[in-house]
Amino acid sequence: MVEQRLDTTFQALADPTRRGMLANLALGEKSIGELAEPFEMSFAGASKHVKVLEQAGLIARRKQGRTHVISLEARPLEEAERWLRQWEKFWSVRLDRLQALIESDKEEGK
Amino acid sequence: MVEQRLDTTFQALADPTRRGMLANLALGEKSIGELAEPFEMSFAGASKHVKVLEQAGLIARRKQGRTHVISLEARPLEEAERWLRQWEKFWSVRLDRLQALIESDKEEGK
DNA sequence: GAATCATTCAACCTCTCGGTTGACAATCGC
DNA sequence: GCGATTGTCAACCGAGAGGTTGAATGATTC
Repeated sequence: MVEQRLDTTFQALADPTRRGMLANLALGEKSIGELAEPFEMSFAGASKHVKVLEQAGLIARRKQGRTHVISLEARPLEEAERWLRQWEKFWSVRLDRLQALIESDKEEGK
Repeated sequence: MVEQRLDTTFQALADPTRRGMLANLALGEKSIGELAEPFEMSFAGASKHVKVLEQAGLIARRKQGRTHVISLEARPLEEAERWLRQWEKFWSVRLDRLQALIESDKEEGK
């Protein structure tokens, strides 16, 4: 269950255009057109990216007249971060070991 | 630069088989065959996944006789986590707002 | 009601992905 | 040296990604 959510979340985050859109949305709500503009991309192209983000639950869409207003929905990111944080202890141990190595080299150098 | 690294890192993490392999490697070094086994997958298939992880810098490979010994190299994960952590304040605000909403509902219920 | 604007949909293209199979290369045990 | 083991490589396959274009839909404006 959670596994599959991670699939779609990480998949959505793997594209720089989509990460850019998220960054843009962090500054406030945007229309599809506004999201497309910085990337010199067709409307339809942007629309597809937005759909991917939507299906990953990373954004919410609200229709306002003829424009769609997109807003950030960061909750799934939290899940991804929790997953990544599992590894924190692992890599911190690694860095400690590296540090120790450096120290012992210094000792030898004396 | 960092952007492209995030691409390959997130891309590598988007596949459950590869996340499984990483989890397995957290328990200790493994050969390609040992990594393939839980997934009932051909050697060649596993070999490809390992290659993806290797190019993302998430693992290291050491040849020992005819077997390749794979070990975890978690550093790029740290970068991804840092990226995700940017959003932390954003979703925590959201949750606060939700909490506030719940509280105000309680008040009304009185 | 016609023209315009914001967006989606459908069709298409090219590339990449995840997987397989079969042939090859290196190493090990005997 | 021979056969088994461990792995890679190349070729292929079907499905999906990321992009385009052109037509269709639904408000908005005049």
